[in-house]
Amino acid sequence: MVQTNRNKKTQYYKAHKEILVAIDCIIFGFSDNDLKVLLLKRDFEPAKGQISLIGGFVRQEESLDNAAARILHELTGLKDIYLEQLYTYGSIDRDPGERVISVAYCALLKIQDLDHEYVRMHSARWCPISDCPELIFDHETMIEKAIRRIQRRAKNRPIGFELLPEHFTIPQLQKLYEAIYQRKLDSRNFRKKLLAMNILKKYDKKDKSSSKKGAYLYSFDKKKYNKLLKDGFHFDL
Amino acid sequence: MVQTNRNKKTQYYKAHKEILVAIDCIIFGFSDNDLKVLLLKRDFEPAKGQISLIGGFVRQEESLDNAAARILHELTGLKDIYLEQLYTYGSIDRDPGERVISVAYCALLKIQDLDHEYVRMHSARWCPISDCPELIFDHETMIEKAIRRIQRRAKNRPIGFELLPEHFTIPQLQKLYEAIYQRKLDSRNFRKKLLAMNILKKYDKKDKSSSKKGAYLYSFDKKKYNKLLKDGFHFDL
DNA sequence: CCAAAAGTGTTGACCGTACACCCATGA
DNA sequence: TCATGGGTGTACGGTCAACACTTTTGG
Repeated sequence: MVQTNRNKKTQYYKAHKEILVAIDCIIFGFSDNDLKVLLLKRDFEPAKGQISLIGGFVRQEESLDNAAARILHELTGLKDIYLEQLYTYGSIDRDPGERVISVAYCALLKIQDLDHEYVRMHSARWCPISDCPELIFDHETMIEKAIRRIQRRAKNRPIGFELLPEHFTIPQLQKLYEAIYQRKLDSRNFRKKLLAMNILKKYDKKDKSSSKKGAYLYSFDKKKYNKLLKDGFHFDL
Repeated sequence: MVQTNRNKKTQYYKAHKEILVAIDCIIFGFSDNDLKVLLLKRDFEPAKGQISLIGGFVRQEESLDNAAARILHELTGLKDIYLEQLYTYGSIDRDPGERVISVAYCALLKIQDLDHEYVRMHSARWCPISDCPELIFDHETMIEKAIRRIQRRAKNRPIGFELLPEHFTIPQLQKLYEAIYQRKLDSRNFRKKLLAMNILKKYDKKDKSSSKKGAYLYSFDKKKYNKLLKDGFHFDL
């Protein structure tokens, strides 16, 4: 193993210039039958007062993944959030302040896990993906790419479980997929395919918040799910 | 539009530290019925003499995409190569020389377009993906991810056309897909699905380099292909 | 009693896969 | 003439998509 020492720079690469590296997080949540992203009002220059994604700069002593988790934690107070690197944006002029490259991450979280006051304190708010305001720099491009990513993700892993509460109903999950794909799904086919995967635990309790009849609650059986993941599976709709 | 000035730094972000940003290119080619990557022997410290991907540092005045194209061009002499950003690697200790984050790109090129002497001059060589030597840092991880990426890519676009000469035979194309997926394919089914896409132009000439009977040459019909791309398509095998 | 959402099966079309033989030719 | 790779068609099974009615119950 080569001996590394993070506090003392070597001279190997001294001919090369360093660049500012930022993180931007596209944070998705699901509420009111809509897929939403968390946006905030920038409180520093440049572009102060405009709307942007949650972001920050990468520090010397942290990996990209850790930086993303830290930034997410600073804003939401949450840890252990599903976080996935999306793409790195590196046009010269993307940030008018200075040359900054930005590594975009996307995150999925359960809106109800969030302390709403805490979020509002940071002047953040949830925006439906179909109705986003104008954003700074290339942040709209990032969101578009993130949406395409989770659409693909939704086929390979039941991402619904990251976005819904632990106990959820099948109609709720369907609404989520409809929000992700932005189209209506047939409830009979959806149910059939979902249950065929055999990764749900059914409960006797019903959730009556959205209908008089009430819908059965389910949760996600992690054991069965992990087994299925290894074998590889698709959940096409 | 915000006025930008790349030569004068603003003070907005002065509290933040800059980081070295590198590019590494996973360059794929196809020859002798095998998918190959272009590797070279590092001629600078650290890890001098060891085998690595083609890489370099991003300069202040170039975008990431341009940096990748430049680095590819410096080594191969080729321009306008299919190049796609793969992933950004940002562990603190990934490079023992210093803290460097690396944006990996993958490229597809026709081996026969390359000047072999030029490549050898840079002490580069093509390695079959099934038989790579040990590589520095996280470069093996990068290659693994790149392979998964082109396996997926191969389903959404006929990437064969980037890797094969302009005129090619169907058995050649099949060999390529077999190399990408690392498994045998049924020639009848392959042919059927391929021709069903209706994106090939057939020629009367035959290529007799690999059989006595000879195989018909085809080329790729860009018009039909672009039309198909818009509608979206899958080429599952 | 009625509005509103939950729950339930069947069928036809299409697609993917498996599979075997003849052809053309250079050596 | 024979060895080698090129070229061709069919049948089966599984999966996806389309489709409509009954159930429950709060208001």
